[in-house]
Amino acid sequence: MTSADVSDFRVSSLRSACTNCSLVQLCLPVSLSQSDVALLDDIVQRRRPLQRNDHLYREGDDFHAIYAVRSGALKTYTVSSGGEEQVTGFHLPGELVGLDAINTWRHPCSAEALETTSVCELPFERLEDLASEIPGLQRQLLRLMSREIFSDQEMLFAMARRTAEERLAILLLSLSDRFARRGLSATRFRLPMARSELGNYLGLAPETMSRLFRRFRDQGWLSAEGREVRLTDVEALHELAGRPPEDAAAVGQRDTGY
Amino acid sequence: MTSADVSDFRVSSLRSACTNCSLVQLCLPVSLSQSDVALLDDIVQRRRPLQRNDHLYREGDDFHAIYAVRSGALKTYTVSSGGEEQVTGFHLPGELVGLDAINTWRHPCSAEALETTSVCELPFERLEDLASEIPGLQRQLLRLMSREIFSDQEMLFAMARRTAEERLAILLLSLSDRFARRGLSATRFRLPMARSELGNYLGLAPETMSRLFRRFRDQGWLSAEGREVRLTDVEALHELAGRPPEDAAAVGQRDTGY
DNA sequence: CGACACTTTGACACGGCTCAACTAGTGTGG
DNA sequence: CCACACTAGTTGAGCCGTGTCAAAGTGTCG
Repeated sequence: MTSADVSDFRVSSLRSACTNCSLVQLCLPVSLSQSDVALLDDIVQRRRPLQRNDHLYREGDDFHAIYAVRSGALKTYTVSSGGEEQVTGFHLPGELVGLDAINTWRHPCSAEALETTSVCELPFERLEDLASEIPGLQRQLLRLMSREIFSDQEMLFAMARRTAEERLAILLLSLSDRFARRGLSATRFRLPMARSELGNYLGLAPETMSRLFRRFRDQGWLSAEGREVRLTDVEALHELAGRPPEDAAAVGQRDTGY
Repeated sequence: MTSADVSDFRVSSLRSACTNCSLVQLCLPVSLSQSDVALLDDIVQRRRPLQRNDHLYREGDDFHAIYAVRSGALKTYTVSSGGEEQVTGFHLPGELVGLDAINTWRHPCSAEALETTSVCELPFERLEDLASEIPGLQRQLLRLMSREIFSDQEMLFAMARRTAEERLAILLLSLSDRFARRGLSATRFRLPMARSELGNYLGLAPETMSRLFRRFRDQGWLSAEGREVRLTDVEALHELAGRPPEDAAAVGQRDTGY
């Protein structure tokens, strides 16, 4: 056994082994060579899992790292001056959080675990340094941030112009996509968040959410008990999500981006 | 005259001379040394000015550069499958556009001049290369994208939870800020966009915009004729923008980010 | 001057919010 | 082990803010 082997062994319990992580192609997709990923490995830190309602960071905290969700789920939210909570996003395994803090070096929102959740911590300064050395990594970072911008704008469009029904359809399809990308079922999944949190995110009252779910069930588009959801008519949901209301005759569908 | 001087002179007509541009601290704020800016200079290309309604790029175009607005104003927008236009942003001098295209190497939205507008073109691949060499530039890029993410999320919040009045107040204050940052008046400015475009951006019908402006005028919060606007009670607008409706007693105010 | 796009105003309809009451889980302490 | 509280979800009634439609007014540019 060489000394390199020993050192590798010693460190491996501390680091997250991106090399073996099935999510690496989600959180930092493609384009990194084996050896580049190994370099990344060295700066990634694991943290002990968060329990439900634990915070990964809070609004106003100093920013020093971005995080990749390994398992579980997070929500990010801000609190308005009135104490009212606004959910700004849900984050599933393979997705990054904290990108919005780079600008000010302070987290502009809080991140809270919706269930038992483990994350990888990527210390930002070291990530930056590494990105300077590995062009592919720099590019990935920029791409991911670009994607975030794009999907926020899609969402913005949805909030501005879509009815409650359409918003729910869009969200369900987005979740479906994101589950599928991890190799899970696109039609049966368990929502990690409460109805009221979904509603909050979509800008809808919890009562409206409840009525929507019933309407969707009555239409045969899904069956749901509690957080367990089964999409039974994905096509109909795409219909709803894909086109603005006054446009029911048109063809074509949009992807939710994420 | 040294040969360096000659060369400088020769090139200067082709390049945009970031060094002398009063906007450089806006479009790529601080942290770049004189010599770094000079390197940036070398990759920046000027283009001849766009006339009103000219497109800088169109949805679906191949992406090869991001752009900094030098003068004038742009709007970005997407067209839904029904042919309906959705404005996704307004872009004033010192602001960047095209960041949302990095992910897919295609522009997900169109960019159109609202008035005679000149821009600097920053070829993205060369910018990436340069960013690898100049850590400060890489950091700036990431910061700017982070800021974009943050402000999109703020906007999202606004669309989800704010009334029409509040949205208009937020937008007016945002514009006021952005004009002020360029050294223009924060209280008197000319809107580069039509009312209906403002409304489109805010997710409001043009008729609603019209009624809002009248209401704001009746309240003495502003005076406006055509696109010429004068904010006469900024405090009241902050009141509106800064806190959700049910919260009129609370103190504190939020910044619109941009 | 005429054409055309933008803005304003009014009347009306309706989606989604609010308020309120009830139900179903879920955990807690006596 | 049950009573109680507490939270999340459901359902109904009524209201209000905005969208929609229609039509008239106002620039503005060729």
